[in-house]
Amino acid sequence: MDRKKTQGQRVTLADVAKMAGVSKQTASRVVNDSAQVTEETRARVLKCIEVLGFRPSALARQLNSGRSYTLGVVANAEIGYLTNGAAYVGMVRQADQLGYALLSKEMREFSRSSVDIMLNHLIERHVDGIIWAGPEIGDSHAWMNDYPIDDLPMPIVVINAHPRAGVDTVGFDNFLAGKNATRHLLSLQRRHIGHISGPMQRWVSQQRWAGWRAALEEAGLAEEQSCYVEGDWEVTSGGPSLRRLLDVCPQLDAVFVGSDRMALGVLHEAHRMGLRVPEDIAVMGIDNDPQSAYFMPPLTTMHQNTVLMAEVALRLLVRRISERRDEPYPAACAEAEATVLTHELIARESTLGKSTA
Amino acid sequence: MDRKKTQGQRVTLADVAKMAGVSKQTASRVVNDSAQVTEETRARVLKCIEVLGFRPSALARQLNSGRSYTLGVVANAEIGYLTNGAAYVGMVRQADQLGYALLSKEMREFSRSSVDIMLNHLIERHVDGIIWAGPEIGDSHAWMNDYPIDDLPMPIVVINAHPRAGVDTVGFDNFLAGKNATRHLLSLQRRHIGHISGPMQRWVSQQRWAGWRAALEEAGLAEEQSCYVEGDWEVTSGGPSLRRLLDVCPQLDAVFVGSDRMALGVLHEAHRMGLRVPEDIAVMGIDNDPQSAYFMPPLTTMHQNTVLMAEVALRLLVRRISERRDEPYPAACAEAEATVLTHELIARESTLGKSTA
DNA sequence: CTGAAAGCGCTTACAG
DNA sequence: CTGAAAGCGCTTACAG
Repeated sequence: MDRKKTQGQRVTLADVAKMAGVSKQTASRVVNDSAQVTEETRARVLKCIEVLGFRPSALARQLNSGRSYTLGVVANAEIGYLTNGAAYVGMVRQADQLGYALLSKEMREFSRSSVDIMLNHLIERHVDGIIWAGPEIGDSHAWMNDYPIDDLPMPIVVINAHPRAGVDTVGFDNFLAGKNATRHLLSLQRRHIGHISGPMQRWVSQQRWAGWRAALEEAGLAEEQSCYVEGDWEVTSGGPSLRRLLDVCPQLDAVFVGSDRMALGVLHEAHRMGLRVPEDIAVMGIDNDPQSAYFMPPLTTMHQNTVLMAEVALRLLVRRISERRDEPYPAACAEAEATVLTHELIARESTLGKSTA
Repeated sequence: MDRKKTQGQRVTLADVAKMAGVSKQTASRVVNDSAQVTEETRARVLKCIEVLGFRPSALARQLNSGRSYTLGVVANAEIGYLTNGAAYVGMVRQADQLGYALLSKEMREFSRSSVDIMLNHLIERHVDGIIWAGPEIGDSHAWMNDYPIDDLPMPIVVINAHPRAGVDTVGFDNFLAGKNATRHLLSLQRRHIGHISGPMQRWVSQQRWAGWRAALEEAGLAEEQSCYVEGDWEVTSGGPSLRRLLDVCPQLDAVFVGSDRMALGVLHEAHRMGLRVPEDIAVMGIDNDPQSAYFMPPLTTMHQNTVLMAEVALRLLVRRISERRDEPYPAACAEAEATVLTHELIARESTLGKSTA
């Protein structure tokens, strides 16, 4: 199939045209399946394309069409972000289905100048749209409030961040997730329910924490709101956090942990301390990692479908792209916008005990 | 800073030139920090760039230079591939440092035509180089044997695959990893050492399996080579695999499990069956997931630094790109090529018992 | 059905 | 130090 070019020189449309004895745009028409070509000419051109091993240059094409069919993804690539990169997989897959490629960029710092650099990068590369998937840490997303986002040459969709006027966001209601998690523990007659949060500069952590507080308040247990320590979302911080929590709150009989990974550390430490789960202390996490069902005991947790979130965000973005250009968007993108996705309680032995195993 | 263009029209170099009253290539010189410009002119042009909010088009630039500063990554984005996507993070990061962006593509099928489609995609998009990170499944990589890889317009580096003549590969010696894992169990006086492999169409699984067999043979225990079942690398297959293994091999006193995830399933099932780990059965995995240290008991495993693998592969690729163009390559890429990376035994309670805890 | 012209936004020689 | 010309590889109107 592929004919080698001695010099690694690119085979161009002009080469094909010359060989086929037609003009460039006739060749172009064949490449683009335009109807206006004799079957005979078409066949000849196709033959030349094959013989020469011609591949159209997306670059040149993009330069004319003003469209790159590339989406930029800005992420803070911390290990384990968005549940083991599953969300990223969802994006790649959905992008592929919609005919787009993904350009990955990492951001490690969130100053205004870093944001500018990142946006410039993506604009220079003519991405058709942007998925902003960096976690909201401190005021990392503050620039969106005053930056003229609408003046960007392309639409942008933000993942799992504080909703902002004029910004498309897709994510979960982490407040409600935290609240429902705590309600589950309350429903099991626990009354001293502590919380180990993720890093508190993070919006997601704050939301879950606030949900926990709200549930306690709702149950008339506001005084328990002091049963709280901050972790870092990693498995290593689970054990130490549990110990600190027991210092603060010796009567602890349940704990809502801000991630399944930390919950594993908690289970491990509880075991070492001789605490029985759930008899002495009920433990629940949030994430529903695939492994959580195999912890000892299996972990009760809140499931958030991050893959779906990624797909929804991507479809919304592609839809916005089409809208800006007054083009019809793909049917797949016409689905209702679910900008706030729902979670699901996965109840297992770490709160229910063996009876239901 | 950024001046809005009413129509979303791109600000071009021509706009800047006109406003500054200079020619396009003088403006170009300023943008590219070329020396040959009066300080005065430079200042004027820079002012116009800022006022107009000009951003150079990477597309147009690439079209001339024949260089896109983009690397294609072909992956089979299965969940958990390359330990939680950590390898991908390594690539993004290293690419960024070397001034490249990453274009992600997923491959789910490995027929020759799929390969062609993928390569064409990447060639069309003018990537400067390719990281082939799809797992080697069956004959998924067979095309590399006869395909004129050298005739591709860009270099390619293959990750964790069977070495092939004329192909740059970066990966681990999984045979040796399997062998050393088994040796560890042998050193603990275990004599009935079973193996639960990953999917056997996969080259990596085959290698680890072969390493296990070699170690048994070396110890004069070739008859134990029947103590083997095939898993699928996921946590769900650990328990069922252990049961099947005990059917085949009732005297089992140790098991080398092909992934930490499956090992978790094994620990869970052993616990349910009343088997003590490691007294009744020693368990070891391979991967060294961050969580493995917190399993009950903590899991002995083989560590493979997939992040390093990704970085090494990327640097090698960038080096090859430079070599093809007879350009000096970045200092970072001059490091010795470590195409076969080493693993490390992480010994924990699941084989050693409590004494060392 | 097919082609000559102009242009996408920039850069690389070549002049001055 | 600066500019007019040609070109990267393709496409979009406009003619015929």
